[in-house]
Amino acid sequence: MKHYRALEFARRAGVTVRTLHHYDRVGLLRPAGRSGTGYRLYTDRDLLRLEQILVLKLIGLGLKDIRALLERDGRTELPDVLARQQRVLAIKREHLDRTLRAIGMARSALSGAGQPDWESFTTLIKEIAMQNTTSWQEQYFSEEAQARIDSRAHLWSPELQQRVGAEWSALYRDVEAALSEDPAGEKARALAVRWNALVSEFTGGDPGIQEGLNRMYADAPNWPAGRQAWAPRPEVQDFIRKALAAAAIRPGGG
Amino acid sequence: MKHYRALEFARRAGVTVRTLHHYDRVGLLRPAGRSGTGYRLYTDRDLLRLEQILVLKLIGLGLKDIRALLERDGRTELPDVLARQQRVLAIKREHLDRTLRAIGMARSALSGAGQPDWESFTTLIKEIAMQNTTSWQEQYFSEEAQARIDSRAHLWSPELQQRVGAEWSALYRDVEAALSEDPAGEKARALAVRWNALVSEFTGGDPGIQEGLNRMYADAPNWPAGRQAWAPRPEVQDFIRKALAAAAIRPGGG
DNA sequence: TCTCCGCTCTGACGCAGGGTCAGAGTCAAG
DNA sequence: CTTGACTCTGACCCTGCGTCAGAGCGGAGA
Repeated sequence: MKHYRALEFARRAGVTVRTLHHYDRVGLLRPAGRSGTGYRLYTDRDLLRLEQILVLKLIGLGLKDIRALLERDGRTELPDVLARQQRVLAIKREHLDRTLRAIGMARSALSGAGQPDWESFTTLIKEIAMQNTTSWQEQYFSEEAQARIDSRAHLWSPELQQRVGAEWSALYRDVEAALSEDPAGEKARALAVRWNALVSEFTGGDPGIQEGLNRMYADAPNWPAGRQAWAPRPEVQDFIRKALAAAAIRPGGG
Repeated sequence: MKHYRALEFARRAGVTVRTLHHYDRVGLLRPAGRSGTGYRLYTDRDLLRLEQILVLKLIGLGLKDIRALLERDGRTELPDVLARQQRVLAIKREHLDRTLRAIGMARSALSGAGQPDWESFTTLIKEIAMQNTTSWQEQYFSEEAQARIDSRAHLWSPELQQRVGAEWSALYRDVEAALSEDPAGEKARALAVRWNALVSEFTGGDPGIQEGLNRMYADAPNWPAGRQAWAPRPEVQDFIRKALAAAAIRPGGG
């Protein structure tokens, strides 16, 4: 049986020598033997065991649990262990998802409002990250529409989210600046077209989603505190509704 | 200005007194003052700051970074910070997703194969969790089909995944046991119906996805090593194809 | 006034999973 | 024999607190 010394063995397994020391110390992986001068000597069987360890670590188990599992050669327990880890990780992912959505919304809100103020930022993040993110808006959408929104969710990469958020901010600013213009004029028409394009980015052209959006934005004054940063000013909403009507485009929320 | 002592202040913010001590020590949140006898005295301004701290911690920043950010009153840096955190968290979520998928597949594989052996388990998890999970199967599906698969991905909760995996295992066993029967017989028809139901669970009835599945399972011998545990035995595939044909159901992969 | 309970302080150790020295010994090639 | 690449052990460091331990305060009841 060929023996490997620490560095070679570590490189084979893709870990550091320090890791081997650590695993030895905690009794997770003791080398097959020692040389006369105290050098650790590993074999291929050790490599197999180390690979098992690393895989179990990969799926999020702690070293202690791994040790216990391997010591009992826990092949029969493996299914249960996997089930538990799956639940644990699923919960983690939900947290992560919420946090990511919160950051996305915060970025959009920030990119619009020149100097960000901490207060609205904290309330926004807290509201979104702590609790149910999407549930409050479910009241506005039919079940099928909500399902179609969910199925489009994976399309919203952080980059796209950011780009669209920035475009919304720019559009809001431009509309603000055009409030004194004629809602049926040429400038207003251009704004309405941009508006409609951005709305379509979210609806994907789905009329059910569009309808829900309309309901939702009509109810903007009643949104939870954390979302008020997203509510467009009534003047803006009025203007764009008129502009959309004049341009013969069905109105979209915003 | 009203003053709070440690416990009351901590309760207001939803943290422990120890946390306050810690934040004081690392210079993240020093109380507005001290009583004559050394008691920490916090004010409402401290509460605001603590809320900012907690929100920044929520999105994954370290205490050191938070301190630096708040010390410079980094309102202007906030957008950059958020962008960075978003990327960091997005990467984390990808890891998590891969790991969850890997666990799901491992559970299914395990629930079929009586005594699990470590070797196929480790190769499976490594293959899936370390690298591109879905890319190898993209070759079998058209772009639209792949897009529809992605859009159905959110439907696959861990629970559903597990249930369907278990049903597949049971079905495989039953088919194995029925290999000597007539593929056109009544028993075979029942199996074909079950098979088709499970396939539909994945395809959602989409013929494009179905077509890709057929291509994919026809190529099973060429799947990467980590997926071989998923390949049905040729006899099983043969039997079920005949049974599906006899039952006048279009064949589904598996 | 004494006592008692509940609060507060500081200091110190522990946790997971190693990273990163420091100081000393070993191995093999030139 | 030297030199450079490894190896060993022991020890401290990191994060973000939890968890004592020992000692001091503050206010209410007896």
